[in-house]
Amino acid sequence: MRIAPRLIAWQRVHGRHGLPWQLTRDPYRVWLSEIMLQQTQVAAVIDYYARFLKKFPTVKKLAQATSAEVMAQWAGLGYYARARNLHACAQQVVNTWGGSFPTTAQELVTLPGIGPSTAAAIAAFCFAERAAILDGNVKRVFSRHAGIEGDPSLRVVEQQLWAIARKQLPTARICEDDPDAMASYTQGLMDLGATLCTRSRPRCSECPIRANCIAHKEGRTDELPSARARKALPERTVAMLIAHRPGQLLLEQRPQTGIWGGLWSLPEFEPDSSSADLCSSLGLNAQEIQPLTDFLHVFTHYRLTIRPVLVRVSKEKTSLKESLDNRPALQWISLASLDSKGLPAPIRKLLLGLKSDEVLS
DNA sequence: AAACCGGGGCA
DNA sequence: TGCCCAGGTTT
Repeated sequence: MRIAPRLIAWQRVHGRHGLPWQLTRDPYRVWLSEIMLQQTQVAAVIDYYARFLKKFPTVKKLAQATSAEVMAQWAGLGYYARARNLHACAQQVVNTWGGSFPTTAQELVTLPGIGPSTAAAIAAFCFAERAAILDGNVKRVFSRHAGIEGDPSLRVVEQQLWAIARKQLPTARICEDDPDAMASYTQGLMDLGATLCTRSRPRCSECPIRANCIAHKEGRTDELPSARARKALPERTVAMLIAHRPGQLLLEQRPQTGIWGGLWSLPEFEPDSSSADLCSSLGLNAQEIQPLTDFLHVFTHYRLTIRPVLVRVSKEKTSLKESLDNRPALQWISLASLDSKGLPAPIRKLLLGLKSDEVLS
């Protein structure tokens, strides 16, 4: 069942109107709004859009600006890589397209920062091209309407959705009769996804295409689109040296950048390397080496297995300095001052366990 | 804290 | 060509 006629009619009555970028068919302005809207909600974009256009009224002005000027206008919007693409795109429009945006999706998609969906949106709004968009909102609309199972980010599923998006375009006949059909249809898809066919609590009772919506018919709007398969977190294993001598523990300050930047932690080493070799390379007089049970910590981006190796070091003063040209951040720390050091939470927890087991003294 | 996101970049 | 992710915000 075709949705285009109902969607077009619905958009004209219930869709969003009067937004600054809807009052023009200037591809520069439409392009700018599409890029900004990729990452930010309409309400936040409005002010940036106005300020940006005031500063850079034409694509030529934007192309001539310095990156610093562009970044300054973009500051606060986030996703700064896209501001760089924006600038590069403007320069490319000036340098290779004579200052006018190309007029087909096929050509638009060759510009930096413009992918298939954005290219189609610009072509549809500005040039009434029968080009299909497929952004996140539209994926949700079609997944539900056509009852498409599977994670929409999967190749096969996405291909199905693109096929549906093309199939549902207003017919050539409709577009001939109504020059605004593509603009209304494209805007309608976006508006439907943004205002009614929302991820949670969709307002199906107001939806113009609910009659043929499979998810609605089967009461499965909260199951479609299928949730992205939770990617198993990458796994890393590190060995950590718990070198102690009476009242003291050997810690190492981490580099300022990266995980636990600047915090004090246990010295790390390769999980498969020999603890005895490591101790001698550090000039530690190891009295006893005892591997402990693995300790798991889950980060946002990966699972870290810590393989602690407990090393009792003899009382006698051992000098770290000579062996430590490559690890200058190593330092003996008194157990009493541990609490005042910035220790990563999992390390603190690990050490606390040892303390309560009276392994450390 | 977890879900989500178009396009770029890279194998 | 196909997959992954950086870099953010929203729920």
